[in-house]
Amino acid sequence: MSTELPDKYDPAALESAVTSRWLEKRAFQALPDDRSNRYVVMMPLPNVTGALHMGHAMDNVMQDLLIRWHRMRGDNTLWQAGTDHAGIATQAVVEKRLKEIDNKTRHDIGREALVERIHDWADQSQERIVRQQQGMGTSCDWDRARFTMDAVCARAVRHTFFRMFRDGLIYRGNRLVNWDCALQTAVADDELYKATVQGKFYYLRYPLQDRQDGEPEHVIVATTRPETMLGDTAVAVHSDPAGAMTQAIAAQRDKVAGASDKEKAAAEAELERLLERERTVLPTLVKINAMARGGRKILLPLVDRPIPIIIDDWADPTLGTGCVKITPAHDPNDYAVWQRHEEIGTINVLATDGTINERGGSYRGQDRFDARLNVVNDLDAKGLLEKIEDREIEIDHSDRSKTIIEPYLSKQWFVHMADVEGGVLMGEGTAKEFRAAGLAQAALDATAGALPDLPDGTPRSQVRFHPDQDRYRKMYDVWLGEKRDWCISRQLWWGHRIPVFRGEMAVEKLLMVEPMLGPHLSRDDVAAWVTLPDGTKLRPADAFAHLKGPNAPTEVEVQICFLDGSQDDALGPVLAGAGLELDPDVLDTWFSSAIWPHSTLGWPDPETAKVNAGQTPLGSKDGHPNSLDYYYPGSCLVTGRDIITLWVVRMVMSGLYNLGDVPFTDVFLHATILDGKGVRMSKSKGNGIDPLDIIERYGADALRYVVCELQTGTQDIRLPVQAISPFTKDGEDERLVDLATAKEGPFLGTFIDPVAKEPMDLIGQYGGEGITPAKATSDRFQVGAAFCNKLFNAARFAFLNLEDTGFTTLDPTTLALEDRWILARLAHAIRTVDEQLAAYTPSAAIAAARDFFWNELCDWYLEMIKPRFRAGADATSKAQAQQVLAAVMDQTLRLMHPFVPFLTETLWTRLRELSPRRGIATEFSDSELLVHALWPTADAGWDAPAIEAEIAAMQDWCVAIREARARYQVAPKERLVARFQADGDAATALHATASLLANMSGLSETTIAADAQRTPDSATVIRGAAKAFLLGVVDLEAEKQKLTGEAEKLRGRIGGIEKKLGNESFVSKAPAAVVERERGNLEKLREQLVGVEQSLADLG
RNA sequence: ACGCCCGUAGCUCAGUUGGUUUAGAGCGCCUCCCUUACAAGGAGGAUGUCGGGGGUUCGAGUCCCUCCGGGCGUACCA
Repeated sequence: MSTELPDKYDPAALESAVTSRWLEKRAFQALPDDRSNRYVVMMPLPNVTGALHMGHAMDNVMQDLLIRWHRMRGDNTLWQAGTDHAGIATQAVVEKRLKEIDNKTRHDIGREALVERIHDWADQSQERIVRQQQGMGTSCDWDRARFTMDAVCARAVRHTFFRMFRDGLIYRGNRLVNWDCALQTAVADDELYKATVQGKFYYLRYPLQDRQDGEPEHVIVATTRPETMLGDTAVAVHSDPAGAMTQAIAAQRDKVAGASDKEKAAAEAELERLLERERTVLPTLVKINAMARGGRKILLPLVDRPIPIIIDDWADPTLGTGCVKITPAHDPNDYAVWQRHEEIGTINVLATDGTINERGGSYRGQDRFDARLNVVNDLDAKGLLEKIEDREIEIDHSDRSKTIIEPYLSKQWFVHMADVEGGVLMGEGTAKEFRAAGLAQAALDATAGALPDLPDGTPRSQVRFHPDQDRYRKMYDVWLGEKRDWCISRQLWWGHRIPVFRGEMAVEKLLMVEPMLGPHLSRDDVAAWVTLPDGTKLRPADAFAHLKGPNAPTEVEVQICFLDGSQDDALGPVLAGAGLELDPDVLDTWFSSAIWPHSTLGWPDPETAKVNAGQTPLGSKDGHPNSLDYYYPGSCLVTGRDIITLWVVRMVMSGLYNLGDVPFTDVFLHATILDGKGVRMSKSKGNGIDPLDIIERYGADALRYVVCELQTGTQDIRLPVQAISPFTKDGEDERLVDLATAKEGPFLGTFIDPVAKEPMDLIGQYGGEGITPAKATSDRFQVGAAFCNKLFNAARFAFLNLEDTGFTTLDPTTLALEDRWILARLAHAIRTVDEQLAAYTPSAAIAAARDFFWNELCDWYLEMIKPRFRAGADATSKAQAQQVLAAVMDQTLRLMHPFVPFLTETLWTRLRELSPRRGIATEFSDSELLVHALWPTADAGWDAPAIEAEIAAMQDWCVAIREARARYQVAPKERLVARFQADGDAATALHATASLLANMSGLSETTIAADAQRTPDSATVIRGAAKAFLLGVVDLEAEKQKLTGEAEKLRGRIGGIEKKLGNESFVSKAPAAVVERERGNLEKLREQLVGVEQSLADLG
């Protein structure tokens, strides 16, 4: 293949060629070997809901940066690729399409057909995701790509479930969950978002049952969801309304006293309100309290159900009406009340689709919002509606269906997070086995460094966060510290089915089947629980004993889980005969992604892991360990802040549980990408960008360069987005519309083109509404393209001069000044890049690489050596320049590779052809592909501080001379005669660098002497005690003005320091070194001022 | 309501444990230059009461308090 570089930088052509080479050569393949240094990154698996966006690009590039860096450092590097089935999100998307395209629901086509459709969708998404990732240069091992629903992952899911179930950590319970009425499933807290809706606050009158004299006619309660009254099981009042009121008033008085001027009015108003309540509401509450103690009841209207008035301090006398309706099945707080007063019971009045169920009497079948209106109207008709107030309500919505979430009491599966009596055995059966207080506690211990030492006495790994350990660990700890049980069941069809056969069984029947069932239940690979009506959970043996005893109940719940999935089919019919059915629900997606760091490596048994055809086997091979032993635990998880609670926590927990060790030791949290308005970027909002659009426009390297540059630390990043206007006419220039300032259009994700005054659709969803689609871009990426262009051209220049460059051993100290200088600067750059990557600050790393390359290599070194490549130049000098240039290019390409891999890989091929052997004192190692080349190390022999200082001084002169040239408008081509007035070190340095300086600042002739004189037409350039006179350029007045200005500045600075040094406290209290430095500065400035004044005097 | 983060040049961001006089970078802007690698380039230049106020200190963009503005998280909302 021709590796000759084209004239112009063309990222598209070059990148696709490089991608093909990498893939053909399986350049990213990871195989266990003898190396003990490993680097393992588990990609936070993108879900198959749709395409990747800018946030993924950030995540991918950050991982690739670390991966390529470590790979080049010689680590055995694994980057695990794959995708997540994302149960609810994917099913929601496919169901939505089903509805839109075929106008069918999932129930119309059935479970099997729906799952098949989702599989198709997932396949398409995966393909697109892989294309996007490969387009970005993502260097993960494609031969190990996994999917959370594939055979390898599925087996691990089952094993994990089985173990937790067997250990009693997974249980089925009747709990209040977040219910999505549209998708008809429980959803996690993480899948909710708050939205403010305009709602109403209804005050309802509940009549008393058998009202007695002196009692109020009604108990008034308030609610925003009146239809839930159908499920009320009590009304609560505070245990001591008067006391609570008095206390609240006292507290408010304190607040008023301590309030700032601004808060005062509000505080006083609140106090006034409380006092008013004390007069008007409290007496009633006191009465109701007494009635509650007397066991009086309410007759719940519409359903005519007597419900008790109970005493519970959840009812706050200062709020609402002071009394609270209690609906345990539909409100978290009421649920808590029920747990304190179990006798009141629960009544669930909602069906799974959000309509009122049979317990709602005549409202049955009505949607909850219709029922709300009807309930209110009916109450009103009966005179039971006190009043209605308008109120803004912040309410949970499902992120998946965008509908209002209902708190819903239902039977769900949970993972027990809190501590367990006797502890939890972690890493059972491994060499790292230990006992933890509970699952959540184990994960907390992992970040606290509080896990017990390994059996051999070495400390167990600890999880650390970067780049801000304290901040992120706190987020992790706070979330985990609640130890809230994790609801893992979803009423979906897409996902891992919960592998439990269960059912209510008559004890009589259970005992009858015992002879047949018993032997199975005692097997190691079968876990079973029998739950008594009082909630006691017993293992089969204990259960049978108990059920044969005197106090046996008549009915129990039986749950059975097989470790081996094939047993489901084998024994399913038998169990069905006994009345046990496989649970219809599926597991929360996070259950499978939580074990991703070890499921992908073949856990529980890599030797038998069923990978797909053509994939890397996970078992041991050629005497090398299996993938799990070799690659677990991993190194670093790279992700965004919001994932800490979703993933990091669960991965740590399940890694510890299954393997007794953390899945990774480091967590790198990168920034969130925001749009120009500071809003989190997402494709669904229309403020997002598809990485492939950027790649098409600017190239993948440009994308990567900018993304690295954006990652500065913990700071989120604003990336202003522009729409490419679809309304430009042929021949007209492309027009970009800034979306931060553009007016929004009629729908979410549409914007008005300010010139055409037409709406554009940035999310491609409003074709039906006739809105023109538009692509998004960001001109921030131009910077990256410019950088790549510069690198390309610098390499082109180098390559023009590197034909047949050889290698001979060179002593760096004997090289030309500029050669020694660039090597010294290179060593410095390598060290800085390394340090910054280690510190997880890519922007600082890339800035160091860029500064070296652009500001030193291009701006100075390449210019300085040009004369040595011209015809007639000294042959040895030329050869050395070539060898040094080749060596510097070699190291620079390596150093840049993790940032801009495509371009550097391309240039590397050409460099190797032109100069097959490269190095300075010793020859560098070589590698066909740059991906596999060794990372550069800063050679201490290249350091040359004295030379760096000399060149820095030369550059300082050069800039000053250029500035004078610019000021006097000397044409670039005009060479000037310069006389330097200098002695001592300044003169020595000038002598050493004179030819370089002449070359770089356009001097035809330089003389250096202590008594050099200016000519009347000279411009004067002053550096410290030395001066340069540039002959024949000056405008006397301008020169005077410039020198006067300079003198003024100097006097100002001198004055400042004199003042500082004149301050007795500064001199006595500041560190001696600081004072000394100031004195030195003062000395230098005074010297300089004398020089300037002298020059002014010379001008006359 | 509480907790965390942020507010530095027109824009996007650096600024390490307080200490080099006059606070940096990139983009944008102004002047000049198509110099044989690169106009996606080169040379030079301008631009900030570091959100406001107060305090600690010899010294504050950096530490403390307070207010204002923005983001995120958690809770509450009968």
